[in-house]
Amino acid sequence: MRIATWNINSVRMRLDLLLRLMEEESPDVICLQETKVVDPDFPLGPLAERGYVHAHVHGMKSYNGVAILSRLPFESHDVQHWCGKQDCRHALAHLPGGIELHCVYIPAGGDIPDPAVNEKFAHKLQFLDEMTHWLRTERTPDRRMVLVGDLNIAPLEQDVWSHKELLSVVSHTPIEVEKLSAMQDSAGWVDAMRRFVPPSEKLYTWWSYRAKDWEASNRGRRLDHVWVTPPLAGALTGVTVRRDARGWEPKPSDHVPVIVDLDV
DNA sequence: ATGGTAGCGTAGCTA
Repeated sequence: MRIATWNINSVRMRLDLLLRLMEEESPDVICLQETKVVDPDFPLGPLAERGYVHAHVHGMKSYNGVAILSRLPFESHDVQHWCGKQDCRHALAHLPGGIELHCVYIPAGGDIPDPAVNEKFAHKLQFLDEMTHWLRTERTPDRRMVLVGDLNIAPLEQDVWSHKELLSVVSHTPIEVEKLSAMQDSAGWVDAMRRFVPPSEKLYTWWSYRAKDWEASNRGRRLDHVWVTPPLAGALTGVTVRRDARGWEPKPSDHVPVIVDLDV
């Protein structure tokens, strides 16, 4: 089973690039974040034409939005809400083989890494706490689960272009890394990407739009993740980061697709 | 020293 995850930054703006990803990688399931569209306007037709006839879309006007597109049928699907908001950041689906798939978009958290003065950062930390508590109480590590998405945190030193310079930059602060680690512990999650790329090696999934030349400066961060629970860890056969997609014409997303293969 | 780009939707928010 091949699962892709991508923060597409508007599914309507980048429909052609989504079709390209489908053609080139042929994933069974695609999880999207930042679809930025209400459900009735989601472009389901062209996706169904390519075999992705099962779609679980969960979007809102202008912001956020997640979707699970699949060639495989869902046994069921659902959404989760966090921090008392209905802001379309978490969808899940039950895939064949008893696999529960979570598609997650964690809040970016604004610019100032202080919850006392920045309510967006406070929201991010609370989101992490609530989701961690839910996973710990409602799920157990013996379940077959996959969690993917834009978690907006780069936890390891080699997940950012400069560990030192980013220690006080939202996405790589110690408090965020600590809370992401607690979430990872909540259901025994395994970091699938780092099963195939050693932690000593740089690995990024996002490069800012604001760089003059993203490729030359290469100031990236690993904000997008693939986690699996222990029963699926042995089934992992590979992970692909489509770095080249950062340069896709005519208009790339600032995130690139991550693809995981499972022998199930 | 603090701007730089992108999307939505048509001003300003969010990333």
